Amino acid sequence: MARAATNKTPTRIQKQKTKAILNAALEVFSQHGFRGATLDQIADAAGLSKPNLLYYFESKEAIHQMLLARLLDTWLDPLRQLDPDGEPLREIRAYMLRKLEMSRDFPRESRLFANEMLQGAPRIGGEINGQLKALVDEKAKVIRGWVQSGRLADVDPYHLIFSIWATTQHYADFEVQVRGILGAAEDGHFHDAAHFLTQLYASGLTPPEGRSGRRS
Amino acid sequence: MARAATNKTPTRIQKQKTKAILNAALEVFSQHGFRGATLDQIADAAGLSKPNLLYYFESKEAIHQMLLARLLDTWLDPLRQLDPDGEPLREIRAYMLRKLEMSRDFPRESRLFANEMLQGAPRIGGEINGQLKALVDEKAKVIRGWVQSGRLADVDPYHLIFSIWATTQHYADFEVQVRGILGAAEDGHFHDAAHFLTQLYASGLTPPEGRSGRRS
DNA sequence: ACTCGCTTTGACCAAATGGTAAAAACCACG
DNA sequence: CGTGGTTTTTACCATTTGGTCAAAGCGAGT
Repeated sequence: MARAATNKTPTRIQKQKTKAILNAALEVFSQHGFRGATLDQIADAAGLSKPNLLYYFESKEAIHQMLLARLLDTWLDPLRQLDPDGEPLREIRAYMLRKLEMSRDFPRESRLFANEMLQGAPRIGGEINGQLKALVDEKAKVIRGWVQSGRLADVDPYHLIFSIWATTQHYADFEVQVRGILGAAEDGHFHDAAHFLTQLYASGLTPPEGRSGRRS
Repeated sequence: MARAATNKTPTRIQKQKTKAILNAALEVFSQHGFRGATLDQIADAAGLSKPNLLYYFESKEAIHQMLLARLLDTWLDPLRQLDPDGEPLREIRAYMLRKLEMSRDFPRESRLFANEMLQGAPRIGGEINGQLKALVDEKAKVIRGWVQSGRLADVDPYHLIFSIWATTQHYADFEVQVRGILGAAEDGHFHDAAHFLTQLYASGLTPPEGRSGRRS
């Protein structure tokens, strides 16, 4: 057969190599953006020759698209887990902490996403107005419900979500700056960040006493 | 003379053209990053030919560096204005709002900076550990002083500053995403953002009643 | 009108880059 | 061991890109 992608049952080698390629590509794309990354860089990082790389993927675009497609799913997962039946403050705090963990554990994914956004989302724009918007709309409604039932301070759900994205992803996307200022070589600052953000949102989202919230 | 840059008293034309070039370069660099931007794009956007562009600037690097150099100054200005003798809550809120205004009025500058950070700050790293760190350290001390005198809730000054950067710059750097989700064609969401953030920080930073803070 | 220096252009280059073709090497399996 | 598909390499190619050079154009002051 002509292309590896055409095959229906991928060989052990195919799985292994495509994985290595995607990992290498993630490294390179997340640092240099799509146009800034070169196939040679990716091939190098994956331990392959450029033509060999192109045996597994049709084009540079194809690699990038596969990365983005895989990313969006895992990226939205923390928000999906926000439970409408949970305790509002706890749910939002848990969501924020999950996102913070993702910034710590998957900084390259965060930067890949950030790069795409910075460039105006030319190859993921559709998904933004699609599933992402749908999910955010859904969860925003949930949050608005909490606000209306008095179990959460009166905040704009959308801007609340934005602020959670911003504050947590900042530690991945601006890692150099954070490290430069804190002088931290290790990931210790994530602990402090969690503490700060927990505190900020706790006081910012606690509803004023005595509305319609009842306690156990 | 060989290069325009060598001159001591720049011609009216030189001023005008370099300005046009920097503006065009800001547009292109902020969207595609350093490697992703091409001289042709910049020359096009500036209404010049590529060789003509290179008559005013030695190289692509030179343009980029000039942009970054100019940027850092204006970028740090809002933080410089944070007054140690002012009222803590008001000062921090004012700082946050100034940063938010900058995201609204200078989104390209914000994205240029973000791009540089994402790439690991290869050509501005020195300044990060230099004047930026120095200024942040200074203002962090001020904030810590406010905390210790009980006029501010007990928060980590560094992470507070990070959160302000993150939440405000988010509206410039992730503009596509924000617009996509809010469906906003205009800048109206900045007003809502200001409201939300003001509220968040107001409640998050107000010290608990009755410590050592005295009121007028 | 005529300089002289500033500005602009057109032709060009070497290196890098995304991608291809075909042959060679490899590998599992009957 | 041989054979058929899979994988890898070697040699290319066209285009793009950052940058150069010398010649031509232009404009203010004499």
